Amino acid sequence: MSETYRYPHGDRLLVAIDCIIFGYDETGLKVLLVKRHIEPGKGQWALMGGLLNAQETLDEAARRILIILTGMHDVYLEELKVFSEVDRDPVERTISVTYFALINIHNYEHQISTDYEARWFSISHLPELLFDHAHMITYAKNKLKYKAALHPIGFELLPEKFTLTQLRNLYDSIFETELDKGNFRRMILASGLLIQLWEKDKSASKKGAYFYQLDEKKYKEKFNSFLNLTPNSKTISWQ
Amino acid sequence: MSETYRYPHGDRLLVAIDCIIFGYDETGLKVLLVKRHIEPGKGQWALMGGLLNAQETLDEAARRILIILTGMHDVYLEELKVFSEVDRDPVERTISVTYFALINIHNYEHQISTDYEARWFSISHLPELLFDHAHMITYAKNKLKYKAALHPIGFELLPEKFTLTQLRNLYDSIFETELDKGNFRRMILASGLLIQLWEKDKSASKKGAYFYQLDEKKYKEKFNSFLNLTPNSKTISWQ
DNA sequence: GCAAAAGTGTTCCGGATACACCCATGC
DNA sequence: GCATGGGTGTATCCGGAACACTTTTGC
Repeated sequence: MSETYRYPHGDRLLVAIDCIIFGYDETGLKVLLVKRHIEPGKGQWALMGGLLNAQETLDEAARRILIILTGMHDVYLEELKVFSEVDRDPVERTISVTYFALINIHNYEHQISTDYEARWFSISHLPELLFDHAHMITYAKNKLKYKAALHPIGFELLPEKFTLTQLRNLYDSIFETELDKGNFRRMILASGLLIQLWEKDKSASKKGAYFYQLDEKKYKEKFNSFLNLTPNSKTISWQ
Repeated sequence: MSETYRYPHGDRLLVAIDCIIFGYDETGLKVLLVKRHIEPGKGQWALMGGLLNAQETLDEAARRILIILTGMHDVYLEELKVFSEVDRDPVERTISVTYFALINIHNYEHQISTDYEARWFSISHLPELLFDHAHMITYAKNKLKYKAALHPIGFELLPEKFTLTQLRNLYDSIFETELDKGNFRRMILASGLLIQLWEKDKSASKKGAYFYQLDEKKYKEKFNSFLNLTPNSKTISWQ
């Protein structure tokens, strides 16, 4: 309900979007951060963000911001939470709507825009961050863990073709566990989400491991149902 | 990241909060709506809402709004989603941060404030609603279903003392199923969340059914873990 | 042949499900 | 005694979990 209402003179309220962009490679989960070139907080590492424009929705704004930094269009993007502590931005009252994004790190090309100095950081070795951005990342990491336990979200972080060992390593990173090889294999194949290719990855072993890819149809069908995608889901918790 | 930025002259951006307030009685799930006394949309039913004040967080604003309408303080409240379609409010650009609240309908007292004309509506027979409020309710209903399947959230809708049949009926309403009496009983007792009282409810049967209450300690401990709280959770989906 | 990763088999156990059955009581 | 909801028992089935085993191939 919008009532007639004005913020006190001088109390502008800004609405920002910040994106927690996750990527994954053999060495683990990563977050993409940018170096801030303006005050306040100049020189600090921060999440990529921007302000909401008058003629766009928040989803559109988040996508716009993501494209500016990565040039990537078909990216998994989901609203996370609004951060609205009164003093979170020391200069102006700004609330920030956070989104988390999952991208295939290998499709990411550096220097899409020279306006931003961007770098991938391992999730376990983050630098000091702007404002409440560290909280945002922690929150996003938990949400990823939670959601990945129930929905086939992990694939968004991998290339088109991947081996089951790569997939399992990814899940190990997300859940911070060591999943059983055989059980993981059976579980994930039983889900019916994967199509086996007749091509092998020989880089990691002599025998070679078959590549798999997502069955897009099944993926869309099953995305919103509960899928028990991890053992000991009982131990996963939220917030 | 806040950059130096101004909305075009005349393009004020307002931040509103709208609360989807759920209640439950023997006849099913209910939502609390208020009749709007101001334009735009005067005379229409709407979610209870308000604007974000300069010196409060969104959580605080949501709680403030809930207290204005219901007078209730200890209420389950959770951020749901931000609605930001450009034209959702025909007069001013307003984004709305929605919260869903679960209250014990029997503690709700009418006429806390005579400023609002409030009424409970059955979730399945809603009137025409302001702006995008119908979408908000649909979204909230799904979220409730989703969350209640995994976390012991349902109790928030019941009185302190309740029988297992009452609890089962509540879950039947939420999930739109008919749960098996015996299995539900075992499942819910096995969760360890309930304490049996030595008092019986004789209103529904001659034999009488024991009242139970939440074990607050266990409840807090287990709230964030995955608890399979419903059969056929496989069939629950999201969005 | 051996190491190393891929992939398979097998056993065990507990929980979900279906459904039949007793229990207590007011009329 | 009988109808009504409360509450218990139990056989079955399936999937998770642990872990041992076989396969393939480069060196």
